[in-house]
Amino acid sequence: MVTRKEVAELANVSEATVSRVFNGLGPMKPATKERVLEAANALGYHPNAIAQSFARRRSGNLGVVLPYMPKVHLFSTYYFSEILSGIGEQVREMGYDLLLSLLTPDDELDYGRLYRSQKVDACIILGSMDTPSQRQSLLHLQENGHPFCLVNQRFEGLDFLEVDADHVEGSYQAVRHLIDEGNRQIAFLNGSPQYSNSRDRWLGYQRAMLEAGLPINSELLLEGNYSRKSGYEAAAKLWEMRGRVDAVFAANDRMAIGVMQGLRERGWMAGREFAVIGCDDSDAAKLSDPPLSSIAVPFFEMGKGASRLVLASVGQGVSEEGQVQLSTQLRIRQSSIKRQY
Amino acid sequence: MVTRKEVAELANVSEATVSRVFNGLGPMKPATKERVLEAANALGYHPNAIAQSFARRRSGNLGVVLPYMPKVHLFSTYYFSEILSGIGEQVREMGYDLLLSLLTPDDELDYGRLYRSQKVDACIILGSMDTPSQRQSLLHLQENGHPFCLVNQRFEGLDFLEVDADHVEGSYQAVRHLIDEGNRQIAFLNGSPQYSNSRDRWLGYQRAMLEAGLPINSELLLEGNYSRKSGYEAAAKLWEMRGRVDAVFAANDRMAIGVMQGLRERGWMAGREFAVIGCDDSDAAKLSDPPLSSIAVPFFEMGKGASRLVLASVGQGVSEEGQVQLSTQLRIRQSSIKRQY
DNA sequence: TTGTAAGCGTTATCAT
DNA sequence: ATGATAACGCTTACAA
Repeated sequence: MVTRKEVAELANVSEATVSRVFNGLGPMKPATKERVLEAANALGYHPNAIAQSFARRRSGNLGVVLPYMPKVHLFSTYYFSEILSGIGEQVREMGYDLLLSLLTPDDELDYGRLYRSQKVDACIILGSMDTPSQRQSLLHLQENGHPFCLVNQRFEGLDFLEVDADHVEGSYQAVRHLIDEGNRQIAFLNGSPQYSNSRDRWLGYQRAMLEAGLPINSELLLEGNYSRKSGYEAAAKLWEMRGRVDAVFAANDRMAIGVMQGLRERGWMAGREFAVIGCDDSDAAKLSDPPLSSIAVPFFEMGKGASRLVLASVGQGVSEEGQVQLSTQLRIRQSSIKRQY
Repeated sequence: MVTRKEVAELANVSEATVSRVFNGLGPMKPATKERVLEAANALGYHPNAIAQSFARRRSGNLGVVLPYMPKVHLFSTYYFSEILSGIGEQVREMGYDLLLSLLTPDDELDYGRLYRSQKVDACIILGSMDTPSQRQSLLHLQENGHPFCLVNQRFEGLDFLEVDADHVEGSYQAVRHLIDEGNRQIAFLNGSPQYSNSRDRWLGYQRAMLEAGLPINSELLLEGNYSRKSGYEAAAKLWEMRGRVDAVFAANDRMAIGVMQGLRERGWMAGREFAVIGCDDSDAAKLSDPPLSSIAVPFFEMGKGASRLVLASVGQGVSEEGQVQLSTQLRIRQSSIKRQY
């Protein structure tokens, strides 16, 4: 390995000068700089990032914490994929590297490992839920001065860095759209209320229904776990209620597709006997038959924003507001438009 | 930050002894160990990973290099997602961390950055193509002693670490299945021949056709870029050839779904007027309508295998054969079974 | 069984 | 504008 020392010797300068050249510091005679650069080039010198981290007491790594999800190959979901891509783009612009951390059930409580080992300067935490134990863990991080940012999750009453989407408005628009299309009995297949976005969607649903003078019927409220299977199972319940339900709003696309598949097996087709709209506007929405209407959530941008935010808090880049909310968008396709066939 | 020094003082031992305790080295009086552990605990000591890397001259990081793909949000594909999950699982078992590197067009040539900066001990390179310039880059890495492993790509004539799937056999089985179902004129929508798996599939296709005494008709060979759109476009060509084609084998699921969508718009339904089979057995295969027959490729296991292989080459774990090939599996669903409706 | 001390390749501070 | 040098927190001979 070529070290600074060798470069210094070849260039006939001190090691400190070599450092200054590579860090662009201090005033410097152009000729000296030139000599150093030439020497470095001749020797094939590249600064050792580990040594730099060691001396700077900064790793230059941004941690990305991914939740433990049993039986799910984590990255296989549009959600995480998009966010991760966004993080990647931002991070590289800021000269940081990405350190991935896949949680196991054991270290659920122990978000701190990466920080304590100093492998990361800050983290982005994905897929966190609002449970007492997670609140506790995050509070600990905050108390210990470990900077982090949450994506797509808010913790009411706590002051964390958060990048979220406007799920209330998105949900409102989805339900509003279904109502505009002439539906009155609108089922809502939501996710766990431990996700703030589920609670937000529920608010949006209520707002749209009430605004249209429609009743909130608790029979029409179902809960799934974001899997296609849970949507498929919900279809069975919806089928039981046929005659008392004419549309479904699902909290993600996979469940919406599961619903469509389940009802199709019983002869009901989305866009004909009933209307369906999902959330995320994932690839699957375009792949499904009929194409699925959906609420587009800017996951990619959310990943970028979270990176910017949390790195700013560590002194990189310009600082911003601690809580960010991006807007969603309604994408109408065939599944929510009832046509005559 | 609590350092080893403080622990040593509190435990009344030398710093070296503290290190030995934490690295489980050398013989040691249990009482001493006990005292050190207690002191560490009392102070909340955790070894500094950066300092360890620095002293060991090993980062403890495995780099994952992802290709540059314009206009594609990289992780949004089943392919990369699965492999990455597999890598993650293996890496954590071996106490390594994962450093992600998203290539830009500029550093296409410069695979070496991560190594030179010493941020990683080895890399897994995903999505590489067999072009002269990439061969060159990889050869350079090898010459410079930078360990790496390729996934799902072979470079004939070169001796790299590679974990691949048996695409010849997978393709053979797919086409064989189509033939068994009574199809004779089988179109093949392949990917770029710069991917070894495309060449492999082509071999499997030929083998199945020849074995069944069927002609290889070059008109039936199409090339796409793995996007749904390219499948959709291929559908137009296939439609032109109607009467001279009764089945399609596509090199991935997304293209297969694009084909189904394109032909459905013209009134042809997969599993009725024609048969379709894809590759990857991604989620989309189950989400599509009709469900898509596909060749399952063990991407997750391939990621695990590549991690094991390349870390072994760096002296972690037990070493293995340099070239690994895992088997694929035929998954028959409705799209390839023509039924009477 | 434990201590001593020489690295490791930088950064950053203080001189000059 | 440049050089000397003390950290930085650990690993790892070597000594005792």
